[in-house]
Amino acid sequence: MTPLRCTETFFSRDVLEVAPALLSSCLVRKDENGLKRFRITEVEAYRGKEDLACHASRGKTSRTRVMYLQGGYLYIYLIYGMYWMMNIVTGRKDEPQAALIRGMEGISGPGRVTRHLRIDKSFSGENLLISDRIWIESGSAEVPYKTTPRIGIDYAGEPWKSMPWRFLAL
DNA sequence: AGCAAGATCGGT
DNA sequence: CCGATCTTGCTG
Repeated sequence: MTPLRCTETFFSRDVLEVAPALLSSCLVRKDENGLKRFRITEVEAYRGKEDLACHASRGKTSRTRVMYLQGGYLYIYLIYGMYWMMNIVTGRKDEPQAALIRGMEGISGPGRVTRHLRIDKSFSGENLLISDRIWIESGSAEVPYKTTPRIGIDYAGEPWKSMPWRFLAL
């Protein structure tokens, strides 16, 4: 079966459905050096304005504007002055959610993922349904996974810092 | 206009 | 464990 680019139907579901589905998907990056596919191995879900770990909990700003779009766009931001974080927007319009890509085959850590793929601010708002430089391809089979609390968000307090919204392929 | 904080990483 | 490094969002 040939790999197929994920469509709006895939991304517009709730982030808690899309996050594990991403673990059986591939991230495809095309640049002047050619096309490469990476199996996604680790993802975290950030879910709506209620979720105090989600940037949308502080309302819509110029940075988080893209998270309010329907699923299928990239939300990219800089953290600690030097690392780009790559998120896949999920859910319906005005339902701000995103899945942070924390690891791919052979690469662990969200900062390392974007450094390896050469992803920066210019990718924020990129439409994964039509982009010719980055997209997601669905996998054939479901992949077994485990969940843990999310990393680096203790400031969000309970219950958010304990929600098992980090998904790791086994 | 100034400032504090941050979904991390690499070196001690 | 700590420093790097700079955008963002909030305050004044």
